[in-house]
Amino acid sequence: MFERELLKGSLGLMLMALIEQGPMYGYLIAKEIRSLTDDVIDLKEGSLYPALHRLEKEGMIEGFWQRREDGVDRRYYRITAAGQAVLDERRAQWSRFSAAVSKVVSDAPSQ
Amino acid sequence: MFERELLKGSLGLMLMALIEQGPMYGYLIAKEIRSLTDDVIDLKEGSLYPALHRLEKEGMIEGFWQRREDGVDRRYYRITAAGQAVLDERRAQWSRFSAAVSKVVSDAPSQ
DNA sequence: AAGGATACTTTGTTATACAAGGTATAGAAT
DNA sequence: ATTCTATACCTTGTATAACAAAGTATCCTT
Repeated sequence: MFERELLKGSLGLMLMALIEQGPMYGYLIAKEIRSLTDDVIDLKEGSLYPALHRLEKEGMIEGFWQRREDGVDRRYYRITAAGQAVLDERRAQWSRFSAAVSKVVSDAPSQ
Repeated sequence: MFERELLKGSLGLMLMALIEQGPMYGYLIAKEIRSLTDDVIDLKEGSLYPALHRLEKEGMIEGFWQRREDGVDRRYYRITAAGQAVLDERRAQWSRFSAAVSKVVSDAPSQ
């Protein structure tokens, strides 16, 4: 699967970009990404939760448990100051990178 | 390094897109990519040659040796029919994928 | 009673970019 | 003469990260 490899390197960026907009929890993030991308990106749990733990361990986001009325616990995440700085950087990097790939790949051989 | 992970999944696509334009050899491909992307993507030999071998083994490209006047051998690659079909597919996939990431990442929270 | 949605977790597998080493030639600079 | 840079290819070992697959638990619908 090519998509699997394409995702590498951009998943953390997407998670941080969503969390930047306000506290979110994993399951909702996955639904948001599916919805925003019309199912082009369908994040699996085995990718999502380890990625969130990774970002938390790196200090990019911080998590906190919140209990719903029915007693179910959700782990919400918000972005940290350090995470915000890295996010800005990575966002710019993604722009450069995707533009670069598109240029190499684009169908304009001669001229 | 984030770039390392970003590259995963799009390197094969870039190589095939360049080879599509006419027979090319590894060293030239690396120079082309650096030049086209203003050094944003600087392909390492340890990535380049294994990737070419992989594509050849998969039947996407085929290589042939060509000797220069000075006796130096170069391995040129051209795209195969199967490779062309996969390239078209991957090119479309890259468009979908990069647009999807950009949408999730883009700085338009509300509205 | 069974199935699906919600919500989080973990273990093991796989793919691949790259660091670092190697071989070899040619021309320019010191 | 020797060193350095560019050209041109190759290989081994390592690290990373997405994912499959399994698990736990609750709630609601059929």
